[in-house]
Amino acid sequence: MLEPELQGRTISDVRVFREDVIAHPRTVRAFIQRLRGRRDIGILALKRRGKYLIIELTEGRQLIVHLRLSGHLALVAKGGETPKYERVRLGLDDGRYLSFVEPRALGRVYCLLLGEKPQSLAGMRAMGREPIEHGFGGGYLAERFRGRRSKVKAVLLDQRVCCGVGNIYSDEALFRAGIRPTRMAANLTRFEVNALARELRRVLNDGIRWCGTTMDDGRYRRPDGREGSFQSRLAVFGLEGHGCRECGSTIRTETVAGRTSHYCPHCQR
DNA sequence: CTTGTGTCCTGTAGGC
DNA sequence: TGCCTACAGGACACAA
Repeated sequence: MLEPELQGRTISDVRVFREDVIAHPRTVRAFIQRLRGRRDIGILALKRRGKYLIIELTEGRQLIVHLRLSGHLALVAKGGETPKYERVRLGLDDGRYLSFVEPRALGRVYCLLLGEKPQSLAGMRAMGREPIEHGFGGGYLAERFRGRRSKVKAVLLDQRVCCGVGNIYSDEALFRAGIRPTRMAANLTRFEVNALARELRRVLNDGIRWCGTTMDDGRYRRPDGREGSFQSRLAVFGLEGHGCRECGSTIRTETVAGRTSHYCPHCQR
């Protein structure tokens, strides 16, 4: 849990090692100024919206982090080893620092002033419902699927439909719901949509319970450096050529919406 | 409006 | 052994 570690701390130092991960404001100088004002900026709380992590700061400011595919946050002890691929560092008043580690440098960091709504975060404001929030269900999903002319996998990856679901969790939810990723979203029965809504919720809750997915080639880490453990509970993702754990059929892949999609040809129809 | 495609980035894996 | 290419992933700009 990162929040109890950060809550009540103030920011004593900001370093940017890679300029292009700062998405807002436009310059690194302005970004640092927002976090190192005349008075020390304090950390109030941590929140999440879809795939964005929101660090609530004093003076109504927000530090927003998107890890994209290979990023993670590391909380480094005083005198601890500097992480490889460190892009941004937030020094804390207790001598520790929060490090934004992102090997592929695709992740982004934003610092917003009170009430600011930059164009570069339009995607965040247009986000759909959270599958794990109260009120998300087959009714909502069916409404969002209506009139869509895309495959269900493509629609699930659209953050405006439901947020926080990426390639791994969409494949896993589709497997659990028994639906092939190539099915047209608008052609799913209400029974199937209900099952999909339920399994999206379950998969995300399981992902949270098992602290995320650290793949062999991936670098995702928890803030204390430990790996997630959901990868050992995956049913189809990354398992092309393996036997399905339910029926033994060989797991297949197919490119849908530009993404490799994994499915069991027997369990999913 | 919707939908599909290319781009960003870099470590890793696989081919020759 | 070493070079080269393809690939992975999420968001977004852009084209159709």
